[in-house]
This record gives sequence, structure tokens and C-alpha cells, in this order.
Amino acid sequence: MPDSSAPATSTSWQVAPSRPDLPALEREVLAFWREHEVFAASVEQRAHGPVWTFYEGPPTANGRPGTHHVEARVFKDIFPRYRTMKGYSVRRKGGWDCHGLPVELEVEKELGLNSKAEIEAYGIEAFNARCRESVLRYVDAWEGLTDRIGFWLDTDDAYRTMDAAYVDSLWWALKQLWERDLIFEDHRVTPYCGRCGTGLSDAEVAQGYDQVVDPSVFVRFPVLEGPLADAGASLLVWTTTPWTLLSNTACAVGEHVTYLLARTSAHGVDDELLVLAADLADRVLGEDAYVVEREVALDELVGHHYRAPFDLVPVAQDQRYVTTADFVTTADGTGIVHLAPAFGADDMAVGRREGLPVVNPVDAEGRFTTGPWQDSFVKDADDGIVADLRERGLLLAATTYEHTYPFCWRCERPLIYWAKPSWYIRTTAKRDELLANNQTIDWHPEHIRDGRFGNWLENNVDWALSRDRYWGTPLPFWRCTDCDHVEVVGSRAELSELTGGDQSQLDPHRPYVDAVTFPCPACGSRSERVSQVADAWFDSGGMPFAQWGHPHTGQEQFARHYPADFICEAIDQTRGWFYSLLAESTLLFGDSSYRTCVCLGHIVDADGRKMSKSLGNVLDPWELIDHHGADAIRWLMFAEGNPWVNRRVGHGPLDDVVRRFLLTVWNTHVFFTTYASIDAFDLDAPAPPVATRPVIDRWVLAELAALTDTVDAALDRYDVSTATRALERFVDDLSNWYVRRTRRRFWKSVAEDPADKQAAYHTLHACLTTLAQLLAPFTPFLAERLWQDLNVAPRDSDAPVTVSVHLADFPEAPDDWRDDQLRAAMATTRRVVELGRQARNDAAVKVRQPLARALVSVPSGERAGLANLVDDVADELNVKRIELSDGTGELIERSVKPNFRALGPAFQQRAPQVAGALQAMDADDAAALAQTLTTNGRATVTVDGAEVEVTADMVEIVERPRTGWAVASDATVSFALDTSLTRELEVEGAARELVRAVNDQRKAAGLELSDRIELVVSVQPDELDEQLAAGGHYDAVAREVLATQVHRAPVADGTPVDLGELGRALVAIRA
RNA sequence: GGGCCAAUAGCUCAGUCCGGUUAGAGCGCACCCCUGAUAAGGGUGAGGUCGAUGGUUCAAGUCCAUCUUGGCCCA
Repeated sequence: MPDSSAPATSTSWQVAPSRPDLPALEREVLAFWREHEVFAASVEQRAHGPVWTFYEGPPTANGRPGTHHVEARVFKDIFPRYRTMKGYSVRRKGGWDCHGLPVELEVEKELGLNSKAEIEAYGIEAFNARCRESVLRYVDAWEGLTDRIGFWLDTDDAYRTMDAAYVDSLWWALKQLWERDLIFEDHRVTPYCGRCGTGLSDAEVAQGYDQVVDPSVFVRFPVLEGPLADAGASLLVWTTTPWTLLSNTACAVGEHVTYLLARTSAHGVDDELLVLAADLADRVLGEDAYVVEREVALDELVGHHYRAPFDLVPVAQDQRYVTTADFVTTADGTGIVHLAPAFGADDMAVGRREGLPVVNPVDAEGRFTTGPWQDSFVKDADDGIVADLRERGLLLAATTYEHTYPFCWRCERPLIYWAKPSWYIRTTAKRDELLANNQTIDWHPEHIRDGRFGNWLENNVDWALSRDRYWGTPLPFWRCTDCDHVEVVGSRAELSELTGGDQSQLDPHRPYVDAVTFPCPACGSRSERVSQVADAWFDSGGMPFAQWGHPHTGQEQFARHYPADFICEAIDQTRGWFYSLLAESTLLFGDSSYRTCVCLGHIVDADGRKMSKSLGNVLDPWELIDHHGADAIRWLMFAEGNPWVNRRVGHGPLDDVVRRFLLTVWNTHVFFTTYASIDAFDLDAPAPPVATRPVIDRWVLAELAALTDTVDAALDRYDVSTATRALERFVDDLSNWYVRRTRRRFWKSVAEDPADKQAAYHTLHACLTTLAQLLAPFTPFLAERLWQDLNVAPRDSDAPVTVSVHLADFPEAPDDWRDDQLRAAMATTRRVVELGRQARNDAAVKVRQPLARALVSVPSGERAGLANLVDDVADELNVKRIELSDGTGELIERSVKPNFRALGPAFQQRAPQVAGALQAMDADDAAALAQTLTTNGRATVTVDGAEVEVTADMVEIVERPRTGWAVASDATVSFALDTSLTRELEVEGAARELVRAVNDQRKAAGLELSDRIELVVSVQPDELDEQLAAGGHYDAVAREVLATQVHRAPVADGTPVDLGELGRALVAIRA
């Protein structure tokens, strides 16, 4: 890297190495950024620009970052970089999510602890200290990776959800919610491990499902009221958890289920009457083993009481009645569902609606607290319970049922669903606002809004806020031990007032905060903090205000940075951070805390499989970066597929990116710096006005202008796919058309045409510098290196030196670059060249062999544009003269191609017939039609005996050469090549052959591009030698191969050159 | 069981919002060309029932309905 602190001189072109070590190059760039504090400067420079806000969704730093984290982090980087270059003030405050069960579990594992009891025995103070330490342990690893992938994030200024000021803010928020009556306490059914004494998170439960065989029992619940009772009927109820029958408080039927009264003697009781779902009677009672007495209407069931199988736990008999629930189906069981609100989330929901009691005879270890099975683990009591039911004649049948059931991932014991007292946020009260605010968010992809996220909001349930854990934001709820008055504390300052002591230095974590008590404001008795901590999602959802300590501190920052213009996370955050952010901002501030949200898909391996430890296909991001470089990974993430579908990452795809894209950019760059260095190209030399430059220069600048517009517009709407596709396309155009076509302008000597050479240098330089700017948000390392090498810093001492591309503005193309007509014309030209190559190939005539002429036909609309570019076609194809058909020549045959877009609407049902008639025209008719359309703009055509009128836009006249030449055509363009050779052409071809041979030798001899040589050549037969000399071809060869002298003399050590039928030569070079 | 997404060449993906008559690219494969960007470049070829069925339409990869398969989320 050139030392950019020293002003570059006009001749100090650093020649880029042709085989770059991209990771090493990136490390140099990182050092450069560090040394010049480029990140800070890029923010500082825009300090007075309009504010554009990004919120960092805080990762949990208690484990090493993986490749999937790289994905999110490069997307979090690209848009802030882009906005910064567009002049916005973009602060990138980092953040770390510090609390939560995963952290605790990690520490438990380290300490060998297995239950809450063991944690408490170990001591909450020491345990939480370990948690704090554990969270910070990997911050270094995260910061290292963040830095290495070029994610510019201010980690020095990062917020941490465990900081006291952050917790203070959350307390404020909770107090706000409490004062608005949006917080309440109720029972919550959670998956629970009795042995570990802890509830499990959904994620934990998800990893512990197993196939089990459970009891499947059908139980009679005698009806106590109404005609069914008079007839002696029983409800038939099914369960796979007999132990919950002790807590039965109601039964549920489905509103859309048909029930019937069945009479059967097949199950141990003669002539008994049972109520069950019609659809299930065959399956449960056995086909032909019952008779249908009648259908049972829903209102014969709903509201009627029954006798529950157990009465061990006191329940008002009034509670045991039938109600409805929408989750009742006829997929399993009997269509009548037994409800035990303490042990099922659905049951609890119905129970809450009906005001049913929570009957819970089970202790925190999962054992019965009462009855004959007291002290048994509930699942172990199932057999006894079933036996008891059988004895009492209540059991109709007992079989087994195989299904998946959750187990504790830690101790492998079956989980139970168990009601615990919990604190809730009443989000359901604000459901309509949540839905309305969701509509204001610009989702990418769009379908998240009304799909996954919208549906989730539609079915909103109250947010279960509390966790019975240790390492989290303690709920600031103090409850009076006497009168149960709850006081919610909004900050440590408030706590100071309440306690009458200074709590400003209090660590607001357990156990310290648990020790703080104060006199109950209601009765003066003693208030103690409730034991729970907050769901860690509440922490991260509060980051818009809590990261600044708002409202206790940082109110201005909060006002300046609320809401976020942009957030970005993987799609699994819909119910996580995306929700907690929206819920908290809606409840607290009434709006959404983010305007745009980009949801990313997941990263999968090169074979499309999920990365998992068990498959052994987890990719260490460092391994990928060290091998391919960060830019390669970044480009892969941006360019490969859609951001929101799963993307494949691996060595193969990364190799591809490097070869196909990064090295193509690099090779072009190498090409430029190589020649700029040889020629000591002076950037300060006045650039020829664009309008005066050769057409190929104007073309590439027109493409560059279009590219700039495309990338700008795409990034503005968060569309990286369009942007990367356009960039790949341009790089290919630049490398494989512009440079290919202009190569010789760089290596020919300055004296030949100084202005042309200046134009070429300035044009390619503009392309590369603009490309560097456009690439800066995508591949910041490569872009920086290009920028540095290209000496873009102005050298007159007054101008400020733009030391980094990341301090530059996002490019805007000057108007004099734009030329869409030229772009279209060049597209046609390239198509013509393609066909020309095909024609040469088919005729087996080498491109080195000059040919006299070719005839080209294109649609009339493209003729004018192509006319300006035929020289390029001639040169590229090594044809002396390209004749462009003017549509009238004898050699042209015409046919008609219908344009359905215009024909369809005009002729409707008859369109196919009209099209058919047009296509069927012979060459003469087509020529006549073309003539009429050209003069009148309309013409009549006979279709099925009737005349119809067609207009010029309905047909395309296609021309094809009518020669015996080598022809290649596509739908609308034809290329006919005259392959006949004259002696002159053959001799010229021989000269070209010599040039190639000499250049081969130059290369073999390891000569530099600019080294001069002397050439010794001996051509046989003499006649050919004479003709080469007479035609001036030896002079031409000398110019091409930089030979100062050409000796036509015998060479003993010469290399033979086969000139085909013309003869042969021996050549040798002398340095 | 519900919701969302996906399905186009051997592989990875564009194209679908806004319908238009030879469905593209890259990689891979085969053959050929080029040889001063060369770990490149160019040409040709093989390879497609655009997941299935039905519908709308003059016209469907594209719009509608149903279904199949896979993925994610929820239950």
C-alpha cells in the first residue's frame, strides 16, 4: 500500500501484484484504517448531516461468533456505510445482550450445577458474578471478528444490558407500564422439570422431544344435570396424562363438532350410554359395537355439570361443567377434552376465560402434595391412578399412545406442564395499535408484515414477563409482606427515596437488590422485592431508550436516535427482538421504534444442509476469512441468492466469488496500474472532454453512469441483489469488453496519438475510482486498496486529501456520461460481434486471418446506432469492411416476425390467425409489406380471406443475407461473412502470425512489456518474404512487438513458425 | 393441525410484483479457438414437461384455485 500520508507524485503508480493475497491485503487495509482512524473520521465528517439511525440488535456474547453471525453483521454494515457516503450522520453504537437463561446454563455447566437448589446452595452472588464474567469473556472474540469483517461498529461505546444505567431505564419502563395498568400477575403454564426444579425455555424444550409410549385412557364422567343425566349417560373423556385428572375442573367440547349419544354393552357395562364425538365413535367404541341413540345438541352439554373422577382436591362442584374451546378437534380422543388449568396452556386459557380455579396438588419437584399418591412423581402415579379408575368402574378402556413428548435436555426426565405465578405485560390491550404500527414498518421481504409477523400479532397473547431465575434484570416490584400492596420502583434514585438511604451505587442485580426493603407506602409494613427477573427479551426490546439510559440520562441522544431508520436480523427474530422492540415502543411511546427491517434467511452449508455440530459441517468464520478474505464472504452474502432465503456458504462458493468477481476487478486494476506506471500517466494532465473521446470510452462511461444510478437506487431500497448483479455485470463489461477493446490503446506508443491515450487512461481511471466508491459499502477492503493505488488524492496542496474511499461521497454520475442510445447501440454491436465470431468459427477461419468484408442486418431501429460502431466490429472480427444493410439491397431476404404485444390487444381471438398469416408471407410479400409500412405506417394483410389492417408496431421485419457466405443469425440480427481470400489478405495474415510468435517468445524470455528487442526473421519462400516487405508488414510487425530493428536474415537458433500453405518462418529475438 | 417461504438446465441462481410467443447467467461437462489481463478470454454443443393438475386469457414460468415435496416458525 502506498503511504498515503505523503502526497503522491504524478508518476508514482504502484503496480498491483497480479496474484494478490487477498487476506493479507485486507490486513494491510485494517492497519491503515486503524492508523488513520478512518471509521471515526467517517462519522465525524458527517456529524452535521441528517441523522440516520441504526440499532444494533445485541448479540449474546457468551459464546464464540459463528458464520451465521457474519451474515447479519455484514448486512448491518453495508447500509450504514452507504448512508454515510450519502452524507448522513450514522452513529453505530454497539451493544451486548448480557442477561438470560443461556448465560446461566453455560455457567451451570462450568460449575457442574444441575438445579436451582444447587445454584442457591452455591450462592446467587457468586453465581451471578460468574455470569457477568462469562458474558464478557467472549466480547474480545466478537470485537475481533467484527473488526476483521469490516463491520464498522462502535464497540467502545457499546451498551450492555447488565449495566446499572441500562437496568435503571428498564425499571422506568416497567413503572410506566404499571402506572398504565399494563402489568398484572397471574398463573402461567410452562414446561417444567420437577427434578431440576426449573421451567424450560421453548428453545430448551425444542431440543428435548422424544418418541414415547404414554397411557391412553378413556374415562366416564357421569352427567349430573338434564336429560342426559336422567338417562344415566356419561361423557366419555380421553387423556394421555391420567395424573392430571386429579385436577380436573371442567370439560371442553368443540363448537363445530357433532356429538352423539351411543348405547353399548361392549365395554364391561351393559347398556351404558356414552356421549362422544360422532366422528370418533367407531374408533373408540368399535364399529358395530354400539348403536346411536340420537345426536346430542351442543346446548345439552354446555353449562351442564358432571361428576369428576376424583375429589381429592377441594373444588367447588359448581366449577365442573362443560364449556367450549376452539382447540377441540376430532383428530384424537373422544371430542371431549378434560381441562386441568394448572397443567396445560390451553386449559389455562379456557380456565381464565371461565374463571376456573387453578387446582394444583403438585409441588415444585413434580410430586403430589396430597391424596393416595402423595410424594410420588406425577408421571409415576399414572399406573395407580388408572388402576383406581378401573376399580371404581370409571375406566372404559386403557391402551397406550405413541407420540412425541418433551424431556428435560439436562436430566432426560419427562417434563410436565405446570402453572406458576407469573407477571405479564398486557399486550393484548394494545393489539390494535401493535397491528397499526406494524403497518408502518418497511419490511424486507414484504410478506413478513402481513405474513409471519402480522399473523403473530393477530394472535397476540399477553407477554409473560417474569422468569424464576437469577441472572437477569430484577423486576422492580416490591410487595408488602402484610397488605400485598405492590410498589413499582422506576429507578435506583426512587429506591433511595423509598428506603431513605443512598441506593445510587446499588448493583441492581440479585442478590443485592433482593436485600433492599422499605416500609410499605400503603400500610407502613415491610415491602420486599418479588423474586423474579425479567425475560431477557424485555432487555433487548428496551434498547432504543435504555442504551442511552433514557430518561434518567441521555434524553437528547434518545430524541435524536428514535426511531431507528434501519434494523436487520435473521428471520428467527420475528417473535424475538422484532416483537419486543415493537411491543415496548408501542406501549411506551405509541409508535414503532424502527422504520425498516431487513430479515435475513439462514446460512446453510455448501450442500444446502443446516449447519450443526452433529453433522460436523459448522464453518468457523475465521477459517473462511483467513483463506478467502472478508470481502469474499461479504460479496457472497450480498450477491448469492436473496438475503431472505437460505444461502449456501463454503469454500467452493467462496472460491467462485473470488475468481469470478474479485479477481476480475483486480485484474482490471492490475492492467491499469501496469500501463499507468510504464507510461508514467499523469493524472493532473488535463482529461479530454468526454464528448471528444472515442465512442468506446463514451460507452463505458455511459454504462458506469447507469450502474451508479442502479446501485444507488437499489441500496436506497435495501436491495443488495439488484446492486450486486449490476456490479457483476459492469465488471464483466469493463474487463471483457472495454479493456479487451482498448488494450492496444494502452500499449501503443504515446507518440502515435497522445490525445487518444490520455482519453483511455482517464476513462479507465474514472471507471476504477467510481467502481471503488460503489464497491466501498460492499467490499470495503478491495475498494480501499483500489482507491489507494489509484492515487485519487488530489495533488495540489490546497485540496483536502481524501485518504480513504470511505471518506468519499457516494458517486454521482456526471450528466455528460449519460448516453442510453449509445448503450443500446453497443448492445447491438456486441450481439453482432458474437454472431461474427460464430460465423468465423463455423467457417473455420482464424480471427488472425483478415477477411475483406461482411454484411450485417439488424432491425431498422438499431441501424443508426450500429453505424457508428461498425469500426469496432471490423476491428474485433478482423474484417476490413463491414457493410450494413440499409434494408434495400439485393442480397437481403426479408421475413415478418409478429409482435404479439401489439397484435394481441388489437385482434384478440384472431391474433393467432393474423400472426400466422404474417409468418407465412414469402420474401417478396414481406418486402412489399415492409415497403408499405415504411411509407404509410399501416398496411392490409389478408387473413382467412378477409383483409385486416396492421400497423408498423405490430410487425418486425427481419432481414437475412441471401449469399453463399458464412452466416450466423439470431432472431433479429444476421451476420454474413465473405470468407474468400486474396493473396494480400493471406500475406497480412502471415504477418499477424509472426507477431503472435514473437510475442510468445517475448513472454517466454520473461521480458517486460516495455522492453525493446531486435528481431531476426527468415521467411520462406522468398516470394512471401518479398511480399511481406513490399506490403510494409515487417514495419508493422516491428511496431507491434517493440522491435527497434528487423533483420531479414537466416537464423540458426530461430523458432519455427508455421505459416500454413503460405510457407514457414524462423524467428529469434535479441534483447 | 395452522402460518409463511421455496420448487426454473447436472449444480447454484436470475426472470414472476406489472402476462406477450426461441426462458437466461454462472459453475460443471464435451469439442474447438485465442495466447501481452493468462490460476484469464472467446465460440459451439449436450442438458428445461419452468413441481403437478385444473382454471382465467387471443396469449401463462409469470395471474387464480387445488394438490405434492422441501424448509422455517408456531401448536
